[in-house]
Amino acid sequence: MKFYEIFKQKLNEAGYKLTTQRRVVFEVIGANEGKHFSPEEIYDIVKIDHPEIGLATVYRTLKLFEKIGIIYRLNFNDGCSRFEMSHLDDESHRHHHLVCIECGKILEVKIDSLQALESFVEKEYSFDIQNHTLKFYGLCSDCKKRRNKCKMETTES
Amino acid sequence: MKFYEIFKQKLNEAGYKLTTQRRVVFEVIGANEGKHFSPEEIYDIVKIDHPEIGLATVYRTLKLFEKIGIIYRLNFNDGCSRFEMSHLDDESHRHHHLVCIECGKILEVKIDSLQALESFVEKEYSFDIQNHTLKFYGLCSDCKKRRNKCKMETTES
DNA sequence: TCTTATTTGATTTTTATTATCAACAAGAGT
DNA sequence: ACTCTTGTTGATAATAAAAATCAAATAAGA
Ligand SMILES: [Zn+2]
Ligand SMILES: [Zn+2]
Ligand SMILES: [Zn+2]
Ligand SMILES: [Zn+2]
Repeated sequence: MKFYEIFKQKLNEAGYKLTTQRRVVFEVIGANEGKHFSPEEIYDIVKIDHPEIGLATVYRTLKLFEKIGIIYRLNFNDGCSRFEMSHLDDESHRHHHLVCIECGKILEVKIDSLQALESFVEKEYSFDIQNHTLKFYGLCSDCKKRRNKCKMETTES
Repeated sequence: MKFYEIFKQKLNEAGYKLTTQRRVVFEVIGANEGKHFSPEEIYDIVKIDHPEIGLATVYRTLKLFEKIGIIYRLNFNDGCSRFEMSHLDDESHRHHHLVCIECGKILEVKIDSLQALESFVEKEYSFDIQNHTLKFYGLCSDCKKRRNKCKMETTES
């Protein structure tokens, strides 16, 4: 897997050692594309094969990975940070998130067409944009259906 | 001021009483348009004229205001929530934020042209969008200048 | 292998936020 | 204006995510 080589290189470039703990955390995040795990959730998975690894190490490792650009820290206002792999080989495919305000489900939007807006902002505010986050809040298709069903049940009589 | 009337109405509609504490917190946020205060910062300002008001009340009030749509909760990954008034009379003027990754300064972007993108997402993902947040991370003009100056000083010899 | 600076696990500490609960006060009705 | 009722508050304790501490362990270069 190419990701792993890039990971090792990034660690090395930044002057950090490749430890078992760091490899394991990397693998857990890498094997769960599309998920948005909290430190505790990552810890629970790590523990299965490596019960000797401590929670503090997971927190430390996530912070380090974020610093050297291996993962992104996400915030969905649920009381903890959540993480996902950054696309190590192709930064241009950054995706965004749909957050359902009813069931909390998080969907990923695989487009990123903010070029025009970014250009405008860079000129207008003299601000050098290096990254962005975009979240849409609303109702997922399931919750939309459920709401309609409830509405029908109340009106039918 | 019209905002205050809308505030009272929203409280009433949701079945909450208008207390001195709620009025004072509302006034502090309303008098600081463009700022993004943390609960502690709001508490410090509230204390000046109303030392009897407690921190727990400030937290409770902010949570309540968020629930009934009077304020927005913002997250800049600095360890606490930050708040700003929602535009009570005109929701269409939602703004976004430029976060400087060097000095931490936060600028506001007074445009919101995501209509095309929103329409696409709504259709493609069958997701009913009700709100969104957009943040740009990068270098503000000051930090850009400072970096260039440093670069010049190192190269001149 | 040896050396050394880095990293780790266990634990404690910090700090933002929430829960608790008796005292209090807003607002409706009289 | 006077109750009465129920929502609200202040002080404090409790909770929980994240960071700090530090002796012991270990990766990686010589
Ligand atoms: Zn949903
Ligand atoms: Zn994602
Ligand atoms: Zn700056
Ligand atoms: Zn703002």
